[in-house]
Amino acid sequence: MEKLISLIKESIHLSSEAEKHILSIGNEIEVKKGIPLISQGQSVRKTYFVLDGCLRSYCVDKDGKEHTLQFAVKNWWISDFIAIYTNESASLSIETITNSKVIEFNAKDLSEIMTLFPEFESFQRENLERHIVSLHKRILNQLQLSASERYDIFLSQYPNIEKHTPNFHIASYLGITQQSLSRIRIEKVK
Amino acid sequence: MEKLISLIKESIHLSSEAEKHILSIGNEIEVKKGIPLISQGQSVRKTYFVLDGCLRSYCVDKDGKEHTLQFAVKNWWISDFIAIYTNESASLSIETITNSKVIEFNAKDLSEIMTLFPEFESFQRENLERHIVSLHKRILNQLQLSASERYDIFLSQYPNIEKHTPNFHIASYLGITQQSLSRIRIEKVK
DNA sequence: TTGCTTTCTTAACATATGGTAATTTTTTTC
DNA sequence: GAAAAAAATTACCATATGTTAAGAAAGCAA
Repeated sequence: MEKLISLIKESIHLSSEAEKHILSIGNEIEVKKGIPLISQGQSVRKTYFVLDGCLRSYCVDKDGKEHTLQFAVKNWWISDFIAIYTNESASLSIETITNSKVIEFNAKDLSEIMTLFPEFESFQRENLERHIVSLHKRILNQLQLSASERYDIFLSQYPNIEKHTPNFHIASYLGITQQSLSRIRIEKVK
Repeated sequence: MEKLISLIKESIHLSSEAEKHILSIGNEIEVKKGIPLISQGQSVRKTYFVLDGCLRSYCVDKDGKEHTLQFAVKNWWISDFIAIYTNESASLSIETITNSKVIEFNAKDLSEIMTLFPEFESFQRENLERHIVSLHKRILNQLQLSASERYDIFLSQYPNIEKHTPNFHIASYLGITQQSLSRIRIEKVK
């Protein structure tokens, strides 16, 4: 939990009451590989901060195919932000890909922080802005790059992730089938 | 400009000093169709609020192909948010698609508002959250839908926009060629 | 280790979309 | 309104990626 506190301190001044408050609303938990934390359709409102390990958020379409929206590794936040920001029920599922250690927050507690300790606004704003930048870049990549080029960028953005993450999850993030990814990987070796 | 003020007032209480300040940093301008406002590579830092008309942001890839990241119509904000939030030079271009009326802001002035009038933080946070939701939805659409389905959604999200917007811009937003979009449109008629 | 399950690869074929280029239609300009 | 420019359509062929199915490899559990 100290990890998160120190991350916040890099961005804003944190009073000791504010720090105490965060510690009181965050719940540090260890989760084994392959455990669902949020399931599509539910109305749970949790947000997770990753201390260790790897999680992903994904949706399942009408044909039962999975599409990975986000991978989260150390020091990243993950949740169903569509559900949280629109107050709808979960359109995504979230699960651990490896054994992980996360801090679990109620999204409501997190947004109340901003009322209780307004200095958090600018910390949160930085997070949201970074998030938007990464989403814009991902969309631009999807528009202009081939699957093979997107895979290269994926590998550079998430070094080491492929050691623990099944290829079919990576494929579902890139927007291709695992068979296509397999072909691409073989091409690279040559 | 009153339009923007009343929009802000829907979200937060706006003191008269704050209102005066906004009026002083915003510059209402009319721009004819097809005029570039920001060009890829430049270091200009403007953000536009659309009062009337339609604009788009796009990038040009190494083969000279254009890829539309965003369309902005009445009451939307548009800029090169990658450049603004990362302090890099513009990776996007922005141009008017129709004759438009916009309010031009220096991005720096906009972010200073938050320091001068902290009540703006929550207004801005709502904007950023909505933005993230729409980007997440767009990525999910791109991952799981066919070009034809994405076109249907586009038409429902931007009703009337196709009256003024060339199809090849819509195609470049959907991630397909204008020839493919033409085929899709013909299929629909049947 | 052995067997079971999951993941990855491979192959043959199908399909959506891209590339090029010519033609038609629409819009703009004078 | 006529000429010029821009956009949309159409056609033919190319290619990337999808589909289905089978087998190989790797990971997990007893």
